[in-house]
Order: sequence, then structure tokens, then C-alpha cells
Amino acid sequence: MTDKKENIIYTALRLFAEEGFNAVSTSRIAKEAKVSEGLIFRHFQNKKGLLDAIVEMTDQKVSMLFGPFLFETDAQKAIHMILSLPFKIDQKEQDFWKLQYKLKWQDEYNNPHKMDPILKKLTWAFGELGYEEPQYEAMFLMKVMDAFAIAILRDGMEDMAKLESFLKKKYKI
Amino acid sequence: MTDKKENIIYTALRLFAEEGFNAVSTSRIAKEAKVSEGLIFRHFQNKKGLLDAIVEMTDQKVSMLFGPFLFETDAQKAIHMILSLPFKIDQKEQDFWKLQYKLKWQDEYNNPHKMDPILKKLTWAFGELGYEEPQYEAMFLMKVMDAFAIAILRDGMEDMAKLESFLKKKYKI
DNA sequence: GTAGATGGTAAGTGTTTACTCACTATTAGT
DNA sequence: ACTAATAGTGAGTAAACACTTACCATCTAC
Repeated sequence: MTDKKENIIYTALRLFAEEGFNAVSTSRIAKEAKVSEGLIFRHFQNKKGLLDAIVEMTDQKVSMLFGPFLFETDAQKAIHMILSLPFKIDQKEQDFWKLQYKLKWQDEYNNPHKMDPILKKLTWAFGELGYEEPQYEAMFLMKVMDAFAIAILRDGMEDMAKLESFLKKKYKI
Repeated sequence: MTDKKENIIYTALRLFAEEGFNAVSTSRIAKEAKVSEGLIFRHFQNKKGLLDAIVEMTDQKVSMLFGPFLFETDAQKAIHMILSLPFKIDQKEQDFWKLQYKLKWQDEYNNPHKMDPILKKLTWAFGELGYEEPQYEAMFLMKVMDAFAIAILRDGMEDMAKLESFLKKKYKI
């Protein structure tokens, strides 16, 4: 991967995350990435191809983030890991997550089954801990985590520390 | 309000909700609404003016939806009302809510304080019921409700009935 | 009944858009 | 050193874009 190709990707990621895919033109990406516009099409064929390349990177980030959770054998610790995730969003990776949540509104990029392995693992964890309806507890917690991640991405981390400890108390962790 | 003006608004609402503001052209709105493109600009000055008109309608829908809740004097009933809301989204009004959630990602249309009165009322309700940290319970429930509304709008109502009763059990309602 | 406002249209406008093309520069393998 | 692929550019292009203008139709009020 050349420097210029990387420049294109990260500039596009930033702009897509902030303003949306359709609001950002290829000429603007080229200008801000300091490359010729033609280079975008050399590397990615078309504008959607550029988005696809970014989405692929994002999917890898998701896998890396949830990987350790899937291998955790202690149910308590597993739930704790999931609870902590939204509060550990790295500043440098905010754009990845913003784009990810924005794209969920576009049918083409919304795969409702992508998170099934995490859901399954969470269901197991709640079962282990003797919860009455582990499947629904898992679904519920997943949605809660989504909501918190979105809130943090949109409104920042202020006041979130207290909410995190409140959350953990709620789950007795 | 003439028929054609109404046509423009509801066609634009549908398209904006489905595909996003920037992905939909004024010429397409005109074609699908069966009016001349010029009429859009006669009535709304520019494309953003059309969006603003739609957003204003949406805000009114939000007020109407939460109005009764703000006047509820029984804490238990108040929480029950909030819990039920996402599961009562009318098919005909889905586009309004879709657009509302999509626009939250655009800074200009995201007012984090818009829901403060509802948050305050919920805090009161949890306080009445003897919850230990009513303020955080309220914040938590608001985010949960957002997450459920988003899930329903995106993936439909299937399997949601059981989740609703699970939710109500969780809050002992 | 006519004047002024409002509703509505068709055919424009300049600009921006995603994308192409002909070309040069640089690298990597033999 | 030569070759072939890859990286990169700058000046195009046709189509689509948001918006304007000149014009006609219909309604409302006195």
C-alpha cells in the first residue's frame, strides 16, 4: 500500500464519516488527500469501490475488537468486556465507528446477522450466570451497547464515566 | 396546503428517509411527486428548505407523541408509556422516524437537549418508584428506547413482541 | 369584472459530478 | 540495461445537479 493510496483511504474515511458518502465528492477527497483525482479511480475503480475498501477495513476492526470476547471462558468476564467496549472507543478510530453506524441505515451495508456470533456467546454467558431468559438478556444488552456507542460517538464522552459505573452496577459486575 | 405541495412533501419524506438527503435529487422528487421541478422551489425556496419543512412536521409528531406522557401523574404508568412507544410505531409514520434518526447524525439537525423534558419527567418517575439513581435510570431507559426504535425501523417488528414483554418484566410493569 | 396574488409549468442556466484518457514517472524482476 | 507492470497526473467529457426565468392558469377580494 503506497502513501498516496493510504492518504486517499483515510481522507475519504474522515469525510464519509463526518458528512456522508453522497455529500463528499471525489474531487474534494483528491484535494484534501493531496493527490490527483484520477488516482482514486486507478486504485478503486469508482467511488463506491473506495467505500467498499473502507468498509472492508472497518469489518476487520470489528473482528479484532470482538475476537478476545469470543474466546473468553469466564461468563462474568465476558459480559464485563462487552459492557466496557463502548467506553473504550479510541479517539483515532472514531471515524470507523461513525461510518459503521451511518451505513447501517443503508440496506446494502446493513447485515443484521453479522453480530450473531456475539449474540450467541452473550446468550451463553447469561445462561451460565443463571439469568432466566438469557437469549433476551443478550439481545437487550446488545441494543444497549449500540445505543451507548452511538451516544458517545455523537455527543462525546462527557458524563459517560458515571453512566459506565451505573451500568456495571446494574449487571452486578 | 394544496395537493401538489403535499405530494412534494410526502414524496421527499419517503425518499429522504429511504436514501438520504444528498442521494435524492430535486428532479427525482418532482418526477415521483408528479409535479414540475420548479414547483419545489416555488414552495420551498431551495432543497434544504424542503427538508426544513419536513423536519418541522417531524418535530410536531414528536411533540404529539410525548405530550400525554408529560402529563401523566402516575409514575408507573408514565414508565409504561415510554416502554411501549417503540413498539407502537405506526407503519404510516415509519418514514418520519427513519428520517429523524438519520438526521441525528448531521450536527445541524442533532439537538441533544430536545429530549430534556422527557428525561426530567422520567427521572421524576423513577424517583417516585424508589429507584436509587433515578437520573441514570432515566438516561439509561432513554437510550434503550432509542436502540429499540432504531432496531424496529431497520429490521422490522418480527420477534419484537416477545422482547417487549421481556422489557416490561425487567421494569416490573 | 377586473386586479393582484398564488399555483403551476417548460425550457432554460452555470456549475459540479463521477469518471476517462493520453500521457509520464517510478519501481521490480531478469 | 531493458522490460513490463504499477503509480501518478492533468486536462478532458457527458450527464446530472440545484436553481432561475418567462410565462400561463386559477383563485380571491373588492
